[in-house]
Amino acid sequence: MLEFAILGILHEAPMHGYVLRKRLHETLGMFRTFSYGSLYPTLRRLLRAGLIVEEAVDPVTGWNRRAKRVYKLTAEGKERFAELLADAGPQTWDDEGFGVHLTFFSRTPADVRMRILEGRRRRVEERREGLRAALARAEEKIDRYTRELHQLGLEASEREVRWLNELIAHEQAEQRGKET
Amino acid sequence: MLEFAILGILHEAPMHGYVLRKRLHETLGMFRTFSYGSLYPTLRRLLRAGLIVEEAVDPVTGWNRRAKRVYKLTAEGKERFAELLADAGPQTWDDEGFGVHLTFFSRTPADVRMRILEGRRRRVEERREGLRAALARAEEKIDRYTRELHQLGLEASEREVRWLNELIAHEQAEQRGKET
DNA sequence: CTTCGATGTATCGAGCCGATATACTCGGTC
DNA sequence: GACCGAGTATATCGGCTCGATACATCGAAG
Repeated sequence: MLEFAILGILHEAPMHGYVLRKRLHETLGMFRTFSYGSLYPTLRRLLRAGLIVEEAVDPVTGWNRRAKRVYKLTAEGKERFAELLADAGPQTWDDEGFGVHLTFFSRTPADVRMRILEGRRRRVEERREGLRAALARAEEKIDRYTRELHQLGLEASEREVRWLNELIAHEQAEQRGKET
Repeated sequence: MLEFAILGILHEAPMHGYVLRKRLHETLGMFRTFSYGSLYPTLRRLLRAGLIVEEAVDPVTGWNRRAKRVYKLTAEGKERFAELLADAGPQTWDDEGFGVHLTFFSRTPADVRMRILEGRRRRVEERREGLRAALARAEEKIDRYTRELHQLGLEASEREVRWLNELIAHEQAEQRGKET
């Protein structure tokens, strides 16, 4: 997840970890936030894997022990990002994963976009059915608060399914447009 | 989170880890699920802390190395649960935490309920404003898909704020009813 | 009589978080 | 010219959680 996001953002330009985190926050902040406690370890993992390199490390001035590093995408990194873009696995169907992947949707191949949207729809439909079942099953027994929350969740699921249907229809129309 | 949920469920009856996980899933499944990979380590932590005890460990039959354990709440465990119930910190405002806490709302003191609902409202309002700002800021620049998702999220936030307002009003009415 | 699904306990590696520590730089202010 | 707060920047630590995996029993269906 974080690896995918880092690789995606670094396509813009090489940057400091700090700036990267800010861009991450600006771009994905509404779906997901990442802390430094995961960012820096992940950057080192990507370095080891050769997906990014350190460029223009500022010399250590005085007795400052921490050099300022600029991270830059490598060819392997771009390749890896393309692979991740083409992946429509289950991690792209949950709330956060879907949000993050959707952020890079304009760079995602049309067929993968479709598989992600359909996977997400299946996921949300399952949740919707689960909530319907829970509401039908209980009626009397369960807590008033829980029932209210289930009701709210059910409406949200129904709306999202409608939203997804529209998006999917739109994608299909676009596909047909290109074919002719 | 898991500690809170375990303690809450174990109020029903002592049970096996396996059964506990099932009850957890039935009760909270719509907001949050927990894997065995977190359940068993957490149970051992609670054992060490004296919040639960092993009761009626089935004898190891044959060359079965794994005994069946029944976990039971202790007085300290009940106390701890009461403490957690009375906590209205930020972890009760996010999606999952709110869902879990709401599950035990009928056992939560009225003033704590109110603080949780208000905290949650503040949280959702912040998200709503963030989404509004994002939609206003961009309009042209940002990705079509992101904009659509922001729009969906904005509507969901608005609905949830309304939902919370109704719940809060209801709680207040109930309070006034009891006072007189 | 075997296989399959449910019951049941458990570990491992890895990702991620929140809190915390450490420094430098630049603008303003007293 | 000393001081301070906010922003820039890197980094670690302990702890929680997940998904995958492994092991083992038991009843029922075939």
